[in-house]
Amino acid sequence: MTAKRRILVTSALPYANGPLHLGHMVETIQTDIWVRFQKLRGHECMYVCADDTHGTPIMLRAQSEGITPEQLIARVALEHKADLDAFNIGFDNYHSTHSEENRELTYRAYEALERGGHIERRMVRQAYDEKAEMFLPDRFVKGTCPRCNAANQYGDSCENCGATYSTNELIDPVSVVSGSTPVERESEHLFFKLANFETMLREWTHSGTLQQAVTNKLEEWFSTGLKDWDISRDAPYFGFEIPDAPGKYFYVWLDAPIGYMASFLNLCREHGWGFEAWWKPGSPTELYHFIGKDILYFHSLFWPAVLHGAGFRTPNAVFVHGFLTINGEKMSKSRGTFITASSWREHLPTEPLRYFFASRLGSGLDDLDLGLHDFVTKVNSDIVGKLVNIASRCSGFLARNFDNRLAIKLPEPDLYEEFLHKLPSIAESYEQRDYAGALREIMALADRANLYIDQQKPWLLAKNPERANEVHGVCTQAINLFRILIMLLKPVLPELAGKAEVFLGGHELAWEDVQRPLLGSKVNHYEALATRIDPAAISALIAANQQPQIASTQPATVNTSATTNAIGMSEATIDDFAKLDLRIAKIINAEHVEGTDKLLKLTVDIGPELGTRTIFAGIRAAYEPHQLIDRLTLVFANLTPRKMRFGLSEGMVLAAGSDATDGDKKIFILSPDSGAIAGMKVK
RNA sequence: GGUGAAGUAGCUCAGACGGUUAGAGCGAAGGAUUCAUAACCCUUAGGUCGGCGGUUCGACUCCGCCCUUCACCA
Repeated sequence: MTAKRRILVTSALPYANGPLHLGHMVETIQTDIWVRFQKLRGHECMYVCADDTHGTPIMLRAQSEGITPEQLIARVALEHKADLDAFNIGFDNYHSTHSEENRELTYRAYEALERGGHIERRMVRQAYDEKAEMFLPDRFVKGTCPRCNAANQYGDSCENCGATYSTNELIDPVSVVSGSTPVERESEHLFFKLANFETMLREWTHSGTLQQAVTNKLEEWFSTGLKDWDISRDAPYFGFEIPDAPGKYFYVWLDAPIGYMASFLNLCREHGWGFEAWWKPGSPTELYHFIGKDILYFHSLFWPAVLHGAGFRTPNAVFVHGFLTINGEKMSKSRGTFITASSWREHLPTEPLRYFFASRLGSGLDDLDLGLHDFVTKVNSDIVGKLVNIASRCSGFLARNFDNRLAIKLPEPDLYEEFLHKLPSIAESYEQRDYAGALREIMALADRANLYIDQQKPWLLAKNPERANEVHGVCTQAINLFRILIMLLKPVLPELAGKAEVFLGGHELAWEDVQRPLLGSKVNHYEALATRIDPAAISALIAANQQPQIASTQPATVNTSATTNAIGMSEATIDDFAKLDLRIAKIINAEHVEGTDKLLKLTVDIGPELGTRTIFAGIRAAYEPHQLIDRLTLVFANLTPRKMRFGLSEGMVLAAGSDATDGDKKIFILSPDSGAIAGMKVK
């Protein structure tokens, strides 16, 4: 065990003018996994975050809702916190930038910067909305691009041609706030002289563990020269008023990162911990910020410079990740892939998403794609099919034959050792934020454990009472391998791991605990640790996030790719329908199937052309065999036959049913009107 | 436009400090099995490693150019 580290970690502060979406969750999940990993290894690791609450957008949003900014951010904070909790983001503290701690630290930093000669005042000309009586940020002026004449472009740059310009160059500018034409006004602003810190920043850039791509980007910025940064805004503005400049407020991006410190200060005060020791220059504690690549400039230049200039320590590193795409494309409201965190948790469990993101996250800045189809197969296969399966397939033997007690020694200690030998490299992958690599190794071990069980065949051994010891040994071995896997996956799957710990006897697993196997003790009654994801839930999720398309003036074009209707189901053409061979069928026999309480085995007659078929139908909960015999119904006859453990199912009986999950399933098989006979085609 | 990143099996990605038959997972196909949540296990997949040149005894791996995609531009 290495020396105990003291680590402070943050993820970017979510902006308080709207709900969290899955892009936010990539970041908090990435951060949370890293933090949980550090804690699992026994380090002192604090994870703090906060809502970012200041700025013009929040002020205007509150105005439009007819509430105060304070009311708006209080409500959003509750929403954010509920989402973050649902995804098991284990903050040590979640605070707000609109807090006394933040005001205190922002003033302290500002005063230090001013004393150090890093603040300069000068007049700027800026767009002013006379109707709304406010200065307008660039994003709140729209007009025609002076370069390419594209209409409806923002005041700072053109999305069409990529040109950047200043707001007064815009043709026919309009204030987004009031619709009036902005005028130019002069105002005194405060500037942070970033260039004063070039030497320090260059040193910082090369001192730590910045990702290569980040270093490249910084070099680019250095080479074009560091510009002063306007840190003030005129009233009206929601934020902190500048102490020696009445009517001026700190720009939200000054006090936002200080919000990291404020959240930690809030935590320290609650617990009576020393704040300064973590933030003084040269502190032996470690500081890391997880951010998206869109805010790299703020975190890698302004922020270290502000910290340094204000007499605080600088971060050890910023860890930058890419963006989230869904089904290979940018998140889109019209496609239903702008998925909010809250709608995800309404439709789907959150841990599988943690797992999926982890399986795709490396240490680089690459974008990460959430392919929803991949998500379902990956998660079902890895978590249920592989991981949980190990415990599931052994627990029965332990319960039936050994009173849930584990054997007192492992039959294959070498295999156990083999697992332990993998721990250091898995730890290194986690440490480097290469979760995809870590999970690859962990899942390879899960395969190894399943293979072991398969080779030992406890189900065969169990038939011979004299070989009970061997069965016991195999299960004990497998459960112990499972225990290692659970420990390794705790950072990613805290909830599943918690349930597994209960099954294993109730002790919380730390990294070192698996050095010794669990022997001779009792395990608890096994309960399903995870359930498969139903692809239908994905469709429902997409539908729920779909915003109505603006009616198109173009007639709908014929399109071979799947389209989606209002409730999120794929549309199908008449040609698609023609692929289905639907037939009237007569049920000539129905019987229970040994070993299942879901299925009935049906023999159906679908006419002279196709003859009789065997179909297994999951309708036992609703029908007794005698109720079905001699009935007519509808059968999907050219469904690909499916091999089941009870035999081959050669079709599907059509039935209507609710998706009730309370076990009381209502199922109704379909019947034709009288006159129809077996074999008729449905069209 | 500038800059950066990336283009490897159907999909998502590893890897390759230049050197025998380029890997994994998922999907798909075949087989075995029946302990396990219609779960598991085994085998198979023949991809000119974006294109064209160059360096080299030898390049997917180095260099140049081109194409495509994505991102950033305070």
